[in-house]
Amino acid sequence: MLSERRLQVLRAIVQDYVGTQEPVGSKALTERHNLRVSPATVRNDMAALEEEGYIAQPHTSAGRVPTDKGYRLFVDKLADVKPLSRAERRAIRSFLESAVDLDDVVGRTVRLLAQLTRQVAVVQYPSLSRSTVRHVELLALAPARVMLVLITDTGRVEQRVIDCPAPIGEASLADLRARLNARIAGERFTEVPRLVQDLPESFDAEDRGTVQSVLATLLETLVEETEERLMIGGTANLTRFGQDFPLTIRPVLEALEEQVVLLKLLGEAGNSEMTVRIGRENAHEGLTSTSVVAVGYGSGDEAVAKLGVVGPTRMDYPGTMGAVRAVARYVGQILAEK
Amino acid sequence: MLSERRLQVLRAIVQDYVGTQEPVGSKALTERHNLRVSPATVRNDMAALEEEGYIAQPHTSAGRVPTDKGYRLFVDKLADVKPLSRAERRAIRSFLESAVDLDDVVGRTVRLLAQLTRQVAVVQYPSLSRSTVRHVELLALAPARVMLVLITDTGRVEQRVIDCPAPIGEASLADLRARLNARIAGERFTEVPRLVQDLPESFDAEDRGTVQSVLATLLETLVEETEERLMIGGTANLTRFGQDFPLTIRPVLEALEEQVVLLKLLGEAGNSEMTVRIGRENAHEGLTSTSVVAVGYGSGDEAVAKLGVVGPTRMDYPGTMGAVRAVARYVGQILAEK
DNA sequence: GCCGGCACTCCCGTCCGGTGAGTGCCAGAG
DNA sequence: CTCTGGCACTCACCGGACGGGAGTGCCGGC
Repeated sequence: MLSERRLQVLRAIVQDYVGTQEPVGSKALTERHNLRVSPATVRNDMAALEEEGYIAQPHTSAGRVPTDKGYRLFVDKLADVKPLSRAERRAIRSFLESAVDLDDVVGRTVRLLAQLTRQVAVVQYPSLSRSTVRHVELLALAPARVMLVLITDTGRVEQRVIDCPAPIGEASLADLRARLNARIAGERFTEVPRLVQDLPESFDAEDRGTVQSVLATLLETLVEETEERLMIGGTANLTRFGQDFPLTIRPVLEALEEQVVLLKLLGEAGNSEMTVRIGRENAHEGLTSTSVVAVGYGSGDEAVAKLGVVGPTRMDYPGTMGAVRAVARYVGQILAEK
Repeated sequence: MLSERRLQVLRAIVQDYVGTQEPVGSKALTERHNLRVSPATVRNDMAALEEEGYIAQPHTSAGRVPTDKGYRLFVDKLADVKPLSRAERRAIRSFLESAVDLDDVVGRTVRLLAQLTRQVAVVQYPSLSRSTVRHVELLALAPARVMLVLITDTGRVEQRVIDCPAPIGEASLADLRARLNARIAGERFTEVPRLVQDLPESFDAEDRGTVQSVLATLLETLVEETEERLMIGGTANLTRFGQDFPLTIRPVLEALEEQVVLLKLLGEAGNSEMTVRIGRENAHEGLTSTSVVAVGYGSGDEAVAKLGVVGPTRMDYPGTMGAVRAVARYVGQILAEK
């Protein structure tokens, strides 16, 4: 087990390295943090920390740099989430409050998070899987063509055009619309399949095929859209990444364009607990030199989606975590008010 | 006026420089292109071209590099748009054909364009201003709360929640919905204000306020959404930009995140004519070292939106222009079929 | 267990000198 | 007037040499 002072040394190393981006040596450490011991002692501690794999030297006779394991320990044991200032919180709130619709909320959240953390922000659209149906609308576009519009309680709208096997009359369509809404409005998505199961039976034989098509499309939409969309922003902050550019940045940009990768990344994050994935802890190849800080947010008690930031492993964890947590909270509040 | 051979020399310089990214000298030129004259002659021509401002030397005793003006001339006079191969065209078509909805079409277009050109692709969502109303739907969420859903002929859906000044009954709402659709379904957006102008008068006094709210929101949606959304992709290709990284790439990434900037950029492009903006021809500060190739696309005869790519001024203009043109055409076709 | 001192390691910036690609200019041939 | 070969010149670039400096490990004393 590491002594208290060694942990302090590790903490100091992380803090300095995050600040300067340069390997930190024993002398500089004792000067900047009042550790009350001499550089020589710190050197011994550093040797021990290196032995344990918490820090490393880029090359002999250079300062030390934290390893992924070092950051891990720092995040788990040594760092407190840094709360935002009152002014910042107020700014967040008022910025988010002036959003006009869901797209705007998400867009603003992304920009906010990117600006606060000066890193790349990723925000998932509120999920359909947890949410409920507010309304289903059916419109006849042509005799045998129907448009299905699904509206969720989070304010999201999905639409699909359906080619029907047979023409359907206005009356039957209105009937279907009414019955459908009576059954599933206000219900969870997961409940929908069960609730509409026997619906076709109550229709005339001639309309039954069409009803089945509509229901099939509805269920498909629910499933398909459970895989969410997301918005990213602040990619310009990647330029602050490091010096050896193309090599570092390229795979990150590529990963960021792969929605699937990002969704998986966010999916692995905890809902109420903030999750920090450091360097190689990230499964994806291109993100092994980044850390991801993510958390769920939601309107009310339950998390409906995730948001987070992607940045270099050498990031200001307390600050980033503070910003992510605060933004998640406020977005949740805003959504709940809508 | 420049002699024919000098133009050929300029063309050769552009081609070589685009290929190698290195200043091109007189000897290399005569070797790679059979100009049938000696390096010395070429040198004289290059001196003339430099005099006229078409090419420049990064420093004395280095090869020449085209200037913005040089690229301009190249694009205007010396280059033919390079058509895509049959196989490429088929691939484009089948890739776009399997899109399921509008979002998917735009998403696929962006990916396609980014991949074909190996640059950053920008695609604007089909505009509402040129398009027509397919259907307006009104849903009572609560006694004094109505949701407005607007569906366009391009398959786009916009929704707004309206807080009404007074409760409105189901019947009145259905009435309003019916009359509204009767008047504006199939009409151009620009016509809508005129068409709904006198609608409130035909309602009872108690509902009139609500009707006015609804109409106001509808018109607002039309105006607001005329400023379009867009999708970008292929940002990872920015890493192939050059060597002096952070400096070059940062402003570009920033510009790409500013929807306003991009929209303005695309807005300046011609509708049916492909537009190429080279280097400093771009008004925006951050894009002075990039070129933008853009063109309108549309379902049928009229362009409803723009698409294009952003890349270094040193880009393969014929190839890029070919890809942009081809993609725009096919997207137009796909949209027309929907 | 802590500390001062010391020798050692290497990165990094700087300063050459050589090399080579490229240029401008000139004089001569077509 | 245009093209061409020749020639001197200019720099960017590369590699090696070199010193300074920050950092380390280790040792012996408190």
